[in-house]
Amino acid sequence: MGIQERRKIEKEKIKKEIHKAASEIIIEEGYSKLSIRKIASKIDYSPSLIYNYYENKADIVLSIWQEKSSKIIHTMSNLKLNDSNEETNIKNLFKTYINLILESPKEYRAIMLNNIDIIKKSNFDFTEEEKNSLKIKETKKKYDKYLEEGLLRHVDTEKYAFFSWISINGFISNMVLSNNQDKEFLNKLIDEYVDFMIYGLFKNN
Amino acid sequence: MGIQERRKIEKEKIKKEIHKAASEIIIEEGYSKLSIRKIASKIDYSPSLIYNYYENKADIVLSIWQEKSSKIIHTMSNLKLNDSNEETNIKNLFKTYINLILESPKEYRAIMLNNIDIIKKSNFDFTEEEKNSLKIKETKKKYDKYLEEGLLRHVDTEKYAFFSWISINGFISNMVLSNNQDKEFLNKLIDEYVDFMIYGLFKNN
Amino acid sequence: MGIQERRKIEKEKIKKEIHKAASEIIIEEGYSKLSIRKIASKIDYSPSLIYNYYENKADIVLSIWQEKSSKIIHTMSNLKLNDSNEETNIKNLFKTYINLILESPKEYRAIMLNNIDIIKKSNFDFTEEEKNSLKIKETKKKYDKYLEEGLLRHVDTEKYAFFSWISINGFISNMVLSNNQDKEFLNKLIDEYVDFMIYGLFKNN
Amino acid sequence: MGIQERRKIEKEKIKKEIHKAASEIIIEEGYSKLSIRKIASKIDYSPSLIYNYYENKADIVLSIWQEKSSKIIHTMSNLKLNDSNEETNIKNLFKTYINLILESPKEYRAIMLNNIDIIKKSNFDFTEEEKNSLKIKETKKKYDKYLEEGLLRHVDTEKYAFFSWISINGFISNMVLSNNQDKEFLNKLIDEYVDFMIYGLFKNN
DNA sequence: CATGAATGAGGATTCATTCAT
DNA sequence: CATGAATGAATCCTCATTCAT
Repeated sequence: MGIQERRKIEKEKIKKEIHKAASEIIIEEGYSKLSIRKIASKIDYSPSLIYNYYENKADIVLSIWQEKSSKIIHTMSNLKLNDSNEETNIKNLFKTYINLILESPKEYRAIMLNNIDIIKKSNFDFTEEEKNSLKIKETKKKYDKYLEEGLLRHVDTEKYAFFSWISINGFISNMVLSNNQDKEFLNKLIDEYVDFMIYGLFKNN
Repeated sequence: MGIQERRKIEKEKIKKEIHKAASEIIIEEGYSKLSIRKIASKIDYSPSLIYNYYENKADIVLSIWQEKSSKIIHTMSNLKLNDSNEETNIKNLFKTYINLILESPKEYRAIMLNNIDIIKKSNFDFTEEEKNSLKIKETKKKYDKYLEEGLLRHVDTEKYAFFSWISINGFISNMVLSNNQDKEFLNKLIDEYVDFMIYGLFKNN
Repeated sequence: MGIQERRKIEKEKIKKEIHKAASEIIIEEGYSKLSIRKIASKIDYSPSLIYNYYENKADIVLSIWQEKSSKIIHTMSNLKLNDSNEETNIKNLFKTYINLILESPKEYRAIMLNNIDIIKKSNFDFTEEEKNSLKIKETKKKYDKYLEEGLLRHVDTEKYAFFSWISINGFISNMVLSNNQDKEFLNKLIDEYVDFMIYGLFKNN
Repeated sequence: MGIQERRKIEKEKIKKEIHKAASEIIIEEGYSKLSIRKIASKIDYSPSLIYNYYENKADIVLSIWQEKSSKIIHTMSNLKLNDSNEETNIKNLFKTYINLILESPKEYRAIMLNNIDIIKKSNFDFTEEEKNSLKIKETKKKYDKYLEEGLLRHVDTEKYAFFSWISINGFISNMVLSNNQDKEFLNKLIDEYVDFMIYGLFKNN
């Protein structure tokens, strides 16, 4: 390992420390309390050091959001839905997503609530790109397949995929903001909500 | 018109200017960017003037929210649902609410996204009180009635009322954020969304 | 009574209201909390009214101080010291003064502590004029008389008059700042202090 | 001298500049006029700089007082009173204290007159804790010893220790406020005052 | 690479005061 | 006579950021 490589690794390490500290502050105290000073003091470096690793504060927040997003994208992309019952499969898809977000509700909430300019384009907030977002397209494909297989009552699959997701977002928003800590109750609620949302779609109900 | 009356009107006028300026800042830049200085500079007065009209910053924000919510409350309270088909009635209830909010989507968006402490008590945000909110209770009552009348499939009416509203909020959030201006398209989407959401509930579908 | 006279009386009345309100605020909340607005709201007039009766804030404070001073001067001037024992007489002189000040310790304290420019010249704080102040001269006269009468051990009466008063002031300062509310204890302490201070002066001790 | 050391010295220098500027403002204009802006403008730096050296305004004031009081405490603690005449010893104790304070009368005056919350705990102001202060206790001990040795007329030693110090404070206050610059005259006055105060206490007078 | 020094802009309030009405 | 409107200066403090070292 050359010296340059070692330096790169070292650099990456500090970058991650900054990232982590910032993330923790957001979770624990909220985005509005995030400050460069606070990050610096948390990692025991001077505030100015941070500017060697990130352009500015927004850059840090963006990186937090991107990490979050990419994890969600990755998990969702690699999700295996193998149940023989397709209704179960699609419900699991939604539940997986909901659970992913609710793993770190405070972070999501903090970012969601702060209208941060730099994050607006992301795939996971409810912006105008929503309709064209990957997750909607994927869901539409599934609905199309179910339709073909005669499982679904006749609907506009694209629209219903879209509706499904924005409803899910409504549920998530509410859960995130209500800050309910009771895991068991929450899981039951998730199940019931997905049932509620999907009920009318499948023929055999 | 006496001098006192004229003064009162003048006072009201400036109060409204402040209100409007603050509202615009919230809409355009987000709540976190709202400052007394900014309001003052927008209305071309000194910052201290504002304190002649409002107690403090919170007071301004509260007044914005109250204006908004009182209109919604009033309209919803006086809503007449006379259709012979109860499914239509409940759909109209949701549609009315959606339309009310989408009248000033940016304002709603700004306030919705900011979870402002002072506004927490209100009946129309989606905080933890959501489940106990007036509109959910009212909807539960309707669902109960439909259930009695044999119109509804057997569900937990309270839970479904709650789910209905958080789904609606998901839809509204998306509409608000997507900023779609095409009224006709929007109305069709609203119809379809409410159909989607309500479909599974009623027996005869 | 002419209209002008009535006006004058009315004017005087409001002036006194302002004076009283200001005094109360100083006593209850301290000089640093005194503000024109607070005075105005206490007397249920607008702040600007006050400027019809007093030049400015300093003017009000000055008038409070002057009232206090003139009362002290008046009482001290008219004090009758008739006891057959001259030591008792001089002690009563000191005690009267101490009690006068301690009647409104908070007011005294507030003014004493605030280094108010306008009051600096007064006869009753411990400024450079102290040595030439009326009360010292009077006390010297008494000491001279006692000396003549053979009651006093041989001292520089002027200096001892001066010393007496600055000691008294030390005592008062301490009492005022210590804010002791126990009247009985306080009276005993005053007695004892004056004893302590005077003890060495008189021959027969 | 390493770079770190030089930096430290530089830092200390500015800290002292701030300290000094604040002290001067307090002396010249009074504590109530002390402001961060004023300090900053006096040392030709921006107000925010000050927060790199002191936590806040209170921190500055505290440091001024601590510097002052620690010197006094140190000198008084190490004072050797070896005279064969105990009356002389106790007089010297008082005189030393008086002289220490009168070394920087304006600063003492400013602080003394302002009863600053942050300073309340100190041993050298004349607040309610006065009676329990170290110097009073020490003086009581001395008086007790003199009493045992048959030097003192019979008195309540605690009370007289207390009275002694508040009288001394009265004297100091007066000297400080009168701003007399004539050292020789002042020294004579100090002698005479302590004589005056102590005279009645000792038996052989 | 890391940092300490420094700043300027901005945050909410408070207040005495003036002035036209 | 009384006041409401308006202001400008002041308060402490926080922060992101730059720059020389």
